[in-house]
Amino acid sequence: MLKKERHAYIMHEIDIHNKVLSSDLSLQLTVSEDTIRRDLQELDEKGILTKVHGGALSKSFHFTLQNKTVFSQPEKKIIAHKARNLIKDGMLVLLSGGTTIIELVKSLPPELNATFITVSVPTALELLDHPNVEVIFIGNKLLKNAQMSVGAEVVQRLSEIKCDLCFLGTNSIDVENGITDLELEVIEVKRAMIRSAKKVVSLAISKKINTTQRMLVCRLEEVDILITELDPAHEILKPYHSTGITII
Amino acid sequence: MLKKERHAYIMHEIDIHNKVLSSDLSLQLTVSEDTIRRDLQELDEKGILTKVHGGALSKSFHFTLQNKTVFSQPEKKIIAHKARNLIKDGMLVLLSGGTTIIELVKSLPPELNATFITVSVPTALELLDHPNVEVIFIGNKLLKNAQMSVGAEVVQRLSEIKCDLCFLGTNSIDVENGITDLELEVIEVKRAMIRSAKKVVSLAISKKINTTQRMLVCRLEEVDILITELDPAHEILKPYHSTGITII
DNA sequence: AATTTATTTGCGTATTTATGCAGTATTAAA
DNA sequence: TTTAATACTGCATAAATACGCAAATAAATT
Repeated sequence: MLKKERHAYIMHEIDIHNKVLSSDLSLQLTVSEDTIRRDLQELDEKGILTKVHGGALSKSFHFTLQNKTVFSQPEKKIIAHKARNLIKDGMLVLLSGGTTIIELVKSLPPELNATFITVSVPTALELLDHPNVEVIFIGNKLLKNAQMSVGAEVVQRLSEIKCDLCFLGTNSIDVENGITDLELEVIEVKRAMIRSAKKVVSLAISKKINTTQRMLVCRLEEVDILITELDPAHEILKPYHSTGITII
Repeated sequence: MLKKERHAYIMHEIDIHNKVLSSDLSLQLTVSEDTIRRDLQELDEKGILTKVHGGALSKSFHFTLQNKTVFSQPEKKIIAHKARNLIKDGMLVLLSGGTTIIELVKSLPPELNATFITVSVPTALELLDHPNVEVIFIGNKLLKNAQMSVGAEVVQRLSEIKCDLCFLGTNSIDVENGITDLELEVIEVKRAMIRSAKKVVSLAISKKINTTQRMLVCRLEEVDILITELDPAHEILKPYHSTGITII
């Protein structure tokens, strides 16, 4: 087997599993671990995977580690500032959870006089700090990880509402696959949120652009506005323009 | 599992819960606590989390810890410890808001397997940190000061429930006037909570004993158990014994 | 085709890294 | 204060890696 073939095989494995072990590959490809190590080193130098002790990880995996851990992200502040201009006095606004949304809430002007609906406990808590806004929490069973209400009851409630705006903190967005997420229960609620809003706004830091997770929240066509910390004319956003979405 | 994978997992947990325990991680990842400690140390050196005794905290939500530690007065700890013994596995427990209740939640043993219903946002958030409890939030319009749901909707919901226990954080309690409070909207909800519980437990630090506020929540007869930080035989509590209430 | 040249691979060995364990010290809670 | 949980130290072990070198393979040249 040629080196290039091995490399292709390794990258394929990385794409599927997000990681490879040198020992596994050595067996699967019947070459010595030394060879594998050298392969991984080359692929790392090419920048298409991340070599670690014992094997290698997908770059996208590596991103998970970095992006989620960065302290007080300035990107999120930028997004928040762009987003808050969409909110006007008297509006009924639906908010999801997530740190970007929290940042948005923090950046709301104190004199703003609007009503917010949310299913996220931390978002609600943050909203309560604002003197002039009304806060409505749609409750039910709370999901531990996501710290938000989930379940049929929530979906039902949401269906009885028609909001002006819905802001979605977005984990993964992609031209092809739309907005995707991991947990079914969260997705059910997010979909209900989208249905009950006149305009849907996706907030996504650029690292989440062109990433995909297991399960579909909605197609891009269902999103009206996409907000990132980048200039709307940025290279990476070009494919999104053609979908008819407004990019801020 | 590769070290980086562990690190990613840990950071993911941190993002979700704002804190991790070494002991939990050790079990979840099936490595020794030593390894976890070394992991946390590395991540701390990277500056992406804060290592503390027993685990680690998120950098971004560091203030959460401050709040949590600052507010915990020793009296409330004592009350919390007395109260938690009333809660058994499988129970359905109703919780109000307030720092004493928060303290109770914090002192719950991690292995406790019960369902909690609350209308208080901070209480809900605290409950979400417990691995084995189910949390149900009864939502509606949120009241700013009290950080809890209020309104007819909440009262209606509560009326559909029958809980084993109801813990009330108490602002004022008095032999003559019973439990009293300030805000009408809060009182409406508290009354509904009392109605839907088999046993009502009032948690009150001794400063609040023999004080009265404007509006009645309930008469003493409706309360089954009173918990203070004092010895039940304490002088100040004597008049309460004759009302038939159990004092712990 | 034969030979040279360059590249790739495997192996032995020394080194580094990762992890767990035991004993002791320290810290936080009861 | 006492007790239990957690942290630190040093050490042992196993796995992973780096390195040099020689054999094997591929590519290029004559």
